[in-house]
Amino acid sequence: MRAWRGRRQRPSLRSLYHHLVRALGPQHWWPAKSPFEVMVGAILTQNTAWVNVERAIAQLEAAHALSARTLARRPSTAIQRLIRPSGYFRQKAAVLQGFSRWHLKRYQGSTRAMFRTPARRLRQELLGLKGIGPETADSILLYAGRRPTFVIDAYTRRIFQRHHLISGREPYDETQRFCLDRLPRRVQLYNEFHALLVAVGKRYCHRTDPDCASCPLGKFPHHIEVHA
DNA sequence: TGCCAGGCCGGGT
DNA sequence: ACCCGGCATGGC
Repeated sequence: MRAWRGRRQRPSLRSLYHHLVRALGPQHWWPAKSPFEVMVGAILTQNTAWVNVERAIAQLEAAHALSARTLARRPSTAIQRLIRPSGYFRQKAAVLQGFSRWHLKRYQGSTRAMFRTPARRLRQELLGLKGIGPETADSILLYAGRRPTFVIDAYTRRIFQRHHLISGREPYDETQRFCLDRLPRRVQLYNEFHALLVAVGKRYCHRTDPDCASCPLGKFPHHIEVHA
C-alpha cells in the first residue's frame, strides 16, 4: 500500500502513453508511400487540417509532381495551383521548391544519402531552410528518416498542460527534452506517441473545449490514477 | 457564421 | 527573449 494511494496524482508520461494506446489503438503513421512524400506532407500540414493536405498530395501525384526534380523545375504558379487545397499555397510552394532544390544540390536527390548524415547535423540543416521549423524538421527526421526524435506540436503542449505535466509556455526544445528524458529511446515509441497525441487532440482536446468533456482520458483537470 | 487545423517568419518591443 | 500579424483553404 503506497503512501500516496488515493491521492490525485499527475500521470507519468509513460502511463499517459499507455492510456492512449488502450483508448485509441495503433495509428499507423505516417500515411505515405515514400519518405519524400512524408517530407512533402510535413511541410504541407503546417497549421493545416490533414484532409486538405491529402488533396494537395493527390493532385501533386496526379500531375507527376511528387518528386524533388519536378518540384524544383516547374514554375511556382503551377505548384501553387496543385497544392492550393492545403492553404498558404504561395508560401508552401516556395518552401517545397526551396527544400527540393536543397535536397537535389546537397544530397543529389537521394533520401538515403540525406538520412545517412547524423541526425543532429541534419536537423540543423533543415532548420536552416526557409519554412522549416522545429516541428517540421523533427517530423521529417522521425517519420521519413526513422531517427529517434520527439515531435512537439500544439496538441502535445495542450494535452500535457491539461494533465499538469508542463506549464505549456516552455520553448519547443525544452518540451522535447522533457519527453526524451522520460521515455526509452525508441523510434517506434516516439512515432506512436506523437500520432496518438494528435489523434486524441483533434477529437477531444480543442482550444475551445478546455473541459475536454468527452475525452477518454477524463475531464480536465485530469486525474489519471494509473502509475506505470 | 465564426473558429479551427499535425507552424513558421519577420518585425517590433 | 517574447509577442504579434500575416499567411489561406476547407470542415464543422
